[in-house]
Amino acid sequence: MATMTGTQWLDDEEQRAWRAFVRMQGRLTARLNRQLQTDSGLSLADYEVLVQLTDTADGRLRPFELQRCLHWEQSRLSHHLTRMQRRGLIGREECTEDGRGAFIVLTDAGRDAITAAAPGHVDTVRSLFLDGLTRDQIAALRQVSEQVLGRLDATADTDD
Amino acid sequence: MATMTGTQWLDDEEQRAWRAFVRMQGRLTARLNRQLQTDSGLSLADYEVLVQLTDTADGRLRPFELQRCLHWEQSRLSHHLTRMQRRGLIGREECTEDGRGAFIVLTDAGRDAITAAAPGHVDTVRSLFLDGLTRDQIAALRQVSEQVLGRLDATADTDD
DNA sequence: TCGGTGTAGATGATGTGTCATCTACGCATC
DNA sequence: GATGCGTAGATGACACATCATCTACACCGA
Repeated sequence: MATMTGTQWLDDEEQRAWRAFVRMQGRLTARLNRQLQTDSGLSLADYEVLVQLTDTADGRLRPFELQRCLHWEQSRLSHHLTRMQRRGLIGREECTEDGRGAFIVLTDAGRDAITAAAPGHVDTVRSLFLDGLTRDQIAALRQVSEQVLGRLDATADTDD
Repeated sequence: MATMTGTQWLDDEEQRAWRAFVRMQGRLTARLNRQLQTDSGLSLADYEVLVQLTDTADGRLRPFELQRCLHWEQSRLSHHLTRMQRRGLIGREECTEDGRGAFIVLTDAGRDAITAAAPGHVDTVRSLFLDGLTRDQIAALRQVSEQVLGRLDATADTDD
């Protein structure tokens, strides 16, 4: 990523946009995290794992499937699942089709936890984020996000 | 934040926009972090601290000033500065005007580190983010970010 | 059936973020 | 000048993220 020809620095508008975005993003996720943590004892990461499991018909997923849809590092996922299992939010079951793997299953406690957490979380997303934006702004944001996601996919080496 | 009257769930467009934004944001910062780390041995957090110090005339700031402009938790800042000092990126000097405080000063090593890191970082911000967007999209993003920042400020209790 | 390569997943070390708590100084008021 | 409150900052414990590495099984071709 080194520039032989000299880096093109950000102009004023780019600078302002980029810095506003970075700060907004960081503070927003910090707030969402705090709300979830204090009101439900879940982290944003826990929440996302539970959402994926809830969206699956039988509440069972292979870790590598979770990895693909969350785009997490494998090791992060593994550690996180260990912690979630220790807290009783998920369980592990043997996978008979593939001796290497396992199934991650949503426990009753896990289902209860996300059911309890969801309303407050969605309310917070609305009040801190969506409620301040027009439909057009929301549509524009989606387009920007998807374009950037496309670039991230296009330039992904191995990971991510 | 609990809803007595029932939560208004996200409609399809809101859902798509929000999820795209969250995923984009997480993956983007992960990539930026990795680029900085592998190419310069700095984290994004290190980089931001160093930027603030570099933008100051004498390269000296009180911790609480850093806290105000970074919007970090006090404890996070304190721990981070300790680690950065251990690595020689910053130093601490006594503050004669206020016996409680200290000055954080940019060391030569710190200045070298950010000077070396900046071009690659800016290139990455461009290639993963700005280059994929039109001027209009960048302007729209800035407006959205600033509006949300306003909401975050308006609803901040103590912290953040 | 043996060896090689690829894939699923776990683990230990280390850096990072948050919470609760603690110390010490500044400052006002009695 | 003692009391009390507010602010500046550090610290220990713990959850989280990343990297390097390791095990075990799958699968394929000789």
